[in-house]
Amino acid sequence: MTHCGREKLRLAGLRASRQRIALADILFAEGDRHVSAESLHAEALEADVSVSVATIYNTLNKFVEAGLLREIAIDSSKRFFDTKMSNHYHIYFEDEERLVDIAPGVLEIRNMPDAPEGTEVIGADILIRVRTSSS
Amino acid sequence: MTHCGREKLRLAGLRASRQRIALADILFAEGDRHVSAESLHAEALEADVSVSVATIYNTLNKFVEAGLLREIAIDSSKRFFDTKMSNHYHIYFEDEERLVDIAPGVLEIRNMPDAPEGTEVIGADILIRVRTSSS
DNA sequence: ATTTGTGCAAATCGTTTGCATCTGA
DNA sequence: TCAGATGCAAACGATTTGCACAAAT
Repeated sequence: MTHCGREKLRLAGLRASRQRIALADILFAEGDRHVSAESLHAEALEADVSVSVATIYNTLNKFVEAGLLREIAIDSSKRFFDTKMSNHYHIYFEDEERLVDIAPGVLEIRNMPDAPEGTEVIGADILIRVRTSSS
Repeated sequence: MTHCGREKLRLAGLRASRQRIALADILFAEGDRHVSAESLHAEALEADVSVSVATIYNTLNKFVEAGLLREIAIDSSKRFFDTKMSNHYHIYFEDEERLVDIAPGVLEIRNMPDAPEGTEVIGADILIRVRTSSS
């Protein structure tokens, strides 16, 4: 694992605590990732980094706020955090509860309506849901 | 208010209880609607239909299952149920927590990738998030 | 008569918060 | 030094569930 965590935090202007460095290392070492709070917590424990669930949530929220992560809502009881910040869309495998990037540039939105008067677009989410075909 | 509830239920093969009829009447009387469990409960009480929250949820879930409603996840603590079942997309006003349909046929997805081998697409959600522009 | 829905309250799940204690700058 | 991060457990809000009762077929 590379150790880019400290650097990431510095650039984002976040204080570099032991836990944050460890979590950032896990998140940003291996390219684009989709984690849930739960899976990140499990990974941290596995890597012998002792972190509480509260800190996982606080950290993920801070990272989103700081522009290091984006949040992706699947449904009311499932969400992911995505380390890829550039514009892209997702495909979700219902059976496996797995989220995958769609290659950037493939899927494309046409005729995006203008943001209504006095508003600005802060995000355009596309989620293609698939499941194992029954046929 | 028209009273199409009973008919809707019959078509969907759901038993027509008093509460379900009332909720279906509320939901399907006035064209396309976006409700939350909470707002629907409030509306029901206002219309002097006594329903428990549990029944609201049970009913909404049954309706989704039966193809009368679709669920739209905004984030981990906000979701709506949409009475419009035909293919269409949404714009979400963060400030007001309000969801609005995008006129069908306007926004269009290009180059939708094929569903991966052995899977079928069960939904394609597009959500444009806007907020009051700060400038 | 039998199956299915309902209400209530308690349980559950994911997430957030208060507070005392640590720790990085 | 001291603002800010952590851990813990308790609080929280949204949703689900168990069970006794009521209503629909």
